[in-house]
Amino acid sequence: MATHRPDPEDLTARARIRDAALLQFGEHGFERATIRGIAEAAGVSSGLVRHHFGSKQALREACDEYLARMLRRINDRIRADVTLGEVNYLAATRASLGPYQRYLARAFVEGSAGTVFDEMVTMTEEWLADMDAGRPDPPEVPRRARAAAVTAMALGVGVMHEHISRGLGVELFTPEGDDLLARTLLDVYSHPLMRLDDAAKARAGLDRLRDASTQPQRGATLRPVEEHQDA
Amino acid sequence: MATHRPDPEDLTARARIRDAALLQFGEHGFERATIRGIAEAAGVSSGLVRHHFGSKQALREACDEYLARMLRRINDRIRADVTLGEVNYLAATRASLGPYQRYLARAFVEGSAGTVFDEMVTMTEEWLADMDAGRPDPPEVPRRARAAAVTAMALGVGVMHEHISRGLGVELFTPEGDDLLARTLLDVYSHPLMRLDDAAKARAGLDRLRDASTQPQRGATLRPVEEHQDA
DNA sequence: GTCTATATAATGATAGAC
DNA sequence: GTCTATCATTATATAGAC
Repeated sequence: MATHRPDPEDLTARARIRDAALLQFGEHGFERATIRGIAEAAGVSSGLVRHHFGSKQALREACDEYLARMLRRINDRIRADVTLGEVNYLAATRASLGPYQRYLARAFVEGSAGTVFDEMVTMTEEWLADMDAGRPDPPEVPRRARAAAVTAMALGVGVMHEHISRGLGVELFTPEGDDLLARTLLDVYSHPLMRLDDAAKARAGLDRLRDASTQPQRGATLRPVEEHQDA
Repeated sequence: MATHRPDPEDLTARARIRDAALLQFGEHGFERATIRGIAEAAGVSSGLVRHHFGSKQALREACDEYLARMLRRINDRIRADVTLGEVNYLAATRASLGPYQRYLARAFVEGSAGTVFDEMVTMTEEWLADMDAGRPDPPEVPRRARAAAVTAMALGVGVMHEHISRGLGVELFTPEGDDLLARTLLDVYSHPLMRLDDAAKARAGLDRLRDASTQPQRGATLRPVEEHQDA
């Protein structure tokens, strides 16, 4: 498996700019990152960025497309590789995305990079299909919907890495941090977070709520437990 | 349970500004939101914003603190209310946070509002303690770490609502969308995402990796499945 | 407490030379 | 393909009147 990633030096200027943009957008966010900063990081002038990509927004879209293509290739690879397939799609994907995780995290939050997200949902769907096979109760919710939720949940961990690091007591994106996180996720993934009967109880509550909302509604909706405070 | 939320009209200018900031930051993000826009939304001048909060950053911090206080009150309330406690902390919290969810989502991603996050982790921890009681295998990972991960996962759903909506086929933050999402989460929470033996297998792999990294390292780390492509 | 007006700095976009 | 120089916009921060 020849994983050959060329030196940054060997990339075309266009590729270097895209790469720098991925990193800068990831580090500072889209708004705060500047074209000048990206140009400097790529070792080119700001004018050249404009020449290649036209506008900041277009540059972002080029980044999205690049990652979408990359992820599709990764997924095909994982699908082909039987030894990986069963264990943990997400972990392998995360590792493959490498330094671009932060870009994706921010992109997802801002609602962009939809293609990448959907590609991940599809992979998760295949994963869930496998789990659904050995399930006693039939799911009452479409698999795609569950896959979307699970994907967002899995990504949430990377998105909020600062806070997770604090919770783990170890900095993420370091060997120790990644190891602890992996073990944590393994434990979390392999155990339910809620008892089946509690879920049923909650579902019954949801049913009552839905029925009530069909009636001549009397404000019987899920009220906040909150009370006002002045700052 | 007297949930009295005063009319926006009744709030002091300072409170109105904070409230508008919460909404604007949530809608457009911290960078893109402008002091002028916030001032306009609050029905005051931009100068008054400065007078009360000093700077944009300080305004953000005031928002964070406000939500932290609010959440602490909510949690105390939930802890006191037995009927809520068992079923679903997160759902109740989400409902209580109401229109500020989007602010929090963005804040978390940018690494701020740490106090709020930590407060949520503590609540999740109590929840996990309850679940751990009826567990066959002892957890090998500190509860706090698992609680942090679970919190991030739960929040991930709200953070990536645009993409989730696409996956569900229904727009979120609408009655139908919220209902479907709630049922989806109930299903996901009440079932493991991974088989215990698969988790054990993966953990064994992690062990090998960790042992290997103690040795005179020969690049035997978790390699990406990726290969270079030029854009 | 509240407003208007201004200073200052940064940025995205653009034009044109090499 | 690549760079330098400049424009136009916009937003924060500030000062000072009422």
